Amino acid sequence: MKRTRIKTILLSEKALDTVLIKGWVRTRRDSKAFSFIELNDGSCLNNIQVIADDLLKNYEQIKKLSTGSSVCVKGTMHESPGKGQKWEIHAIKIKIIQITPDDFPLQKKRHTDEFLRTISHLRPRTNKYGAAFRIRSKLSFAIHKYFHDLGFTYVHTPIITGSDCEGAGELFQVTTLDINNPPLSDEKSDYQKDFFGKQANLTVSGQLEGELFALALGDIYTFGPTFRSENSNTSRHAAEFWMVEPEMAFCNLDEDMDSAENFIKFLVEFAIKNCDQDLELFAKFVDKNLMNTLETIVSKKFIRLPYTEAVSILKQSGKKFNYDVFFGADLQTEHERFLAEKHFKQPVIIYDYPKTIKPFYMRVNDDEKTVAAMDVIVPRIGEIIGGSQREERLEFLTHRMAETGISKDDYWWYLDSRRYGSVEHSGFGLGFERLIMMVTGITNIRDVIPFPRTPGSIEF
RNA sequence: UCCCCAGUAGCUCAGUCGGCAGAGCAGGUGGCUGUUAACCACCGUGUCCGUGGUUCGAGUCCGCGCUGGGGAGCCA
Repeated sequence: MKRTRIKTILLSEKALDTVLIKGWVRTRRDSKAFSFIELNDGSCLNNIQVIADDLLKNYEQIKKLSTGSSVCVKGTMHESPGKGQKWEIHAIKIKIIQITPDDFPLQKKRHTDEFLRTISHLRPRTNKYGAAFRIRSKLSFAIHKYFHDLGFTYVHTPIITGSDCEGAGELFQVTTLDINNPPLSDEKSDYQKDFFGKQANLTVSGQLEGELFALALGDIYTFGPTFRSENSNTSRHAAEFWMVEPEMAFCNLDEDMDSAENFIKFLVEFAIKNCDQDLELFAKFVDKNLMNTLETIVSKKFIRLPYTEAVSILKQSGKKFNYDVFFGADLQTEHERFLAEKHFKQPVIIYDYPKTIKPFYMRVNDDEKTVAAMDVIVPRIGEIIGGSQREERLEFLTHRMAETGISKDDYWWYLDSRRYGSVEHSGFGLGFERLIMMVTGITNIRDVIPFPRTPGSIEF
């Protein structure tokens, strides 16, 4: 007999025939002549209540079922006379797969996120983390659905790269050389003897390769892991995280901002429609204001704010900031939070940044002072998307590379794309974990990724 | 990397002025009960993060270190 998922049972309109369910015991309560077992199999947030009668031949063993134990139950489905659930299972036979000893760290009470992080291998068995990771999965699917329905092509850009990609962050080196005894050339490691014949790193962004494919297939996106070895110790940074990077040919900054806004709105709406139960948990226990925030994101048009106007709003706010605001200064977290959380109280897209604070590939505007860059700032999370129209003019691009000290020789292939049929194009990057944080209200990035990698921490 | 805070039972935390180490939950035993964070009674639980110092005496005060958290920088 095939097992039925608990989700299927809980959602069914009428009682199914005899069912077989398998799962883990969340809690057990004994009554006079029977025992209530709350069983969860991860298919949904809710447990199913199993009634185990003392006539079952292994009832003495059943009474020893502790939180975390695994069982297989054959039983019949009945409307529950008790409060709190529609259906329950009257067990005909309970096969105990394994009884969990009492040192099982998860108890039927609330644990702190910090403690659960030390047992990342077990935390998906809790309500909150089960819900978070089901939402993560749903939103991954939503990303593919969004782009697929719009006719985008999914591109797998390389994980291992040979170029210090745009200096977007500190790099993890990939090597097969013996670090204790590397082959030397002029007293330095001889990378010609390394696996690829030159120094290699984990990718910090698939953008440059993504551009090459956009300039062939039109609209493309990447969705994969990204690695940065920055010594960042914050609730918003991880050394390994997932990023979505669409890239669109024949697309200018305005259209880029439109697609970023539509994209976020679609994802949030998708979560509201498809993660109702799991989302409810977060609205109830994690962030009481969550549904309001999400509704605002879906319904209100994002504010579009040129950088220079952002600067004057901040100057005129009369608020004292730790960092000075002036044209040419990068906006600090406190500035972004003020704009999104206090001033506008909704998502804001800031665009046309000074070129001095942005990378070489962003398109220089006619004023020659700013570039066609845009950041989407959302309340509580801060920057969730960073994007730009790309510099498609070869002379401007090579000029900017020289200015910012990027080697033309290393990027000959990137420059080729501006030499042969160059067209205007744009794209952006969305931090997937930050999206999950925004949608769930979870405040630490370590709690939205199954096994977080941060400085000094790579257990599991 | 910088600033701030914390580390005490399996978990969450209290511990006053430096003077015998505490509670709730979890666990065990018994009872009661179509229960649902079940309930009631009883029982056990310690490298007080490590290290050096001050002191008659340190969980408590001081130095150094480790780990965790919050904030900042860097960014997604």
